[in-house]
Amino acid sequence: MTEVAKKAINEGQEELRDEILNSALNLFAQKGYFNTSVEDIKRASEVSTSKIYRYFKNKQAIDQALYNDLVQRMNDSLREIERTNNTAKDQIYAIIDFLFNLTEQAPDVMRFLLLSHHQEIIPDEKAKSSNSPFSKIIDVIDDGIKTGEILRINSTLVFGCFIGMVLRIIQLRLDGALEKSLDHYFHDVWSLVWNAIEAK
Amino acid sequence: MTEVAKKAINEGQEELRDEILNSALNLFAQKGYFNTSVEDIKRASEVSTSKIYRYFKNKQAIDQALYNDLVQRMNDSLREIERTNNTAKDQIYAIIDFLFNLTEQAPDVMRFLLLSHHQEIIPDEKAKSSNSPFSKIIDVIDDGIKTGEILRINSTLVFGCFIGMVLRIIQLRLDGALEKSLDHYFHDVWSLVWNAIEAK
DNA sequence: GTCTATACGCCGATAGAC
DNA sequence: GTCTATCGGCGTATAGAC
Repeated sequence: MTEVAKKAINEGQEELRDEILNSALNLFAQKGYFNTSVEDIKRASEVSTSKIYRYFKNKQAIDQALYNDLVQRMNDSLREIERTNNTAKDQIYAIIDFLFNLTEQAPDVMRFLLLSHHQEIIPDEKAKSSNSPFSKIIDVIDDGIKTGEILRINSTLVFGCFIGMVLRIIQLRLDGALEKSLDHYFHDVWSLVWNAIEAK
Repeated sequence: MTEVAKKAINEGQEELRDEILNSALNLFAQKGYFNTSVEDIKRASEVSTSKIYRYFKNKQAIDQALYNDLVQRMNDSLREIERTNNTAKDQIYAIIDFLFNLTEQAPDVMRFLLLSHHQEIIPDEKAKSSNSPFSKIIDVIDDGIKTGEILRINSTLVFGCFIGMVLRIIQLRLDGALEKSLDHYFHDVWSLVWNAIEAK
């Protein structure tokens, strides 16, 4: 078999896996993990049961793969933001911008990440917020404290306040409590956030 | 039957109901709604299946009753705080204090309220954040904006930032990311919050 | 009114044909 | 490798005895 043919097959398989994950993402985000049956995923993805179980050991594994993939992508994006912005102020600005855009572009991704029942769904895994999708942000805070840009307070506390504000706004948007798209609120949220944590 | 006897029976029934709800609260908070069976509730509450189904139409009704009761109590407490404090600053201070204390005194109550899958669990009910346990707080914010104590910004936004900060800190505490009890962090959180929303 | 035993449906997972 | 039919188990809810 040629390399090209192999690659084509791998791509086909990857594609299938992605279709499963994509359908699962939408369903989990909309109806929740426990209200979604494998049958639902089969219908939505148009992938047969047997193929689904070929790619994933069980339903839990689908959730886990989805979660891991998204955390991975989130970490990559955050790392990139950290790399391309020098000051903590710029980094935090860029993070809010990124998360707001993601919410508008891919609301189901945000919904899925926010639910994060992943303790409930995967009882073995510890619920530690440390492997949360957003834990990378604490590095940004830490650095900002070191350079004197951010208030010299327990960094977990500052992190919590920052991410709490941003995610709650996102939640309100996803729930329909904020009618305009998030970029309309960006300026105000940014000033609230920076007011809170900036070193005076 | 005397009034006294009637009352005794009612109290007995109330007590039973409370035991069911209390056990359900702990289980839902610890393992989640979907990982808790009615059998679990029976064992934990030591109330027979038939009695459970006498008090509640089904499992969902238990969750709903629990949620409604707690929202009710939360609203009462918030109203009381609003009544006994004059300025928005004092009110918000008291709210944080109250929520932090509740978290330490009754962590499962907070856990239950924070999970609030209640959209997922009760698909009929709309997910509107408006009937959230904390929606009463928006009145406090509104008043504070009117009196000029709080930044003149979209009150939903200010509300979101405020409650987002506080609840995320509570979450971190419940997840074990903050090791000391919340009153150790009160002062810092308070200054972060007030920095954010105070009219300059 | 209260108990226990059980019916019933649903869903995750697999067996067995092709 | 893929499909479909089906199994086994669990968990909600109830029926029927007392």
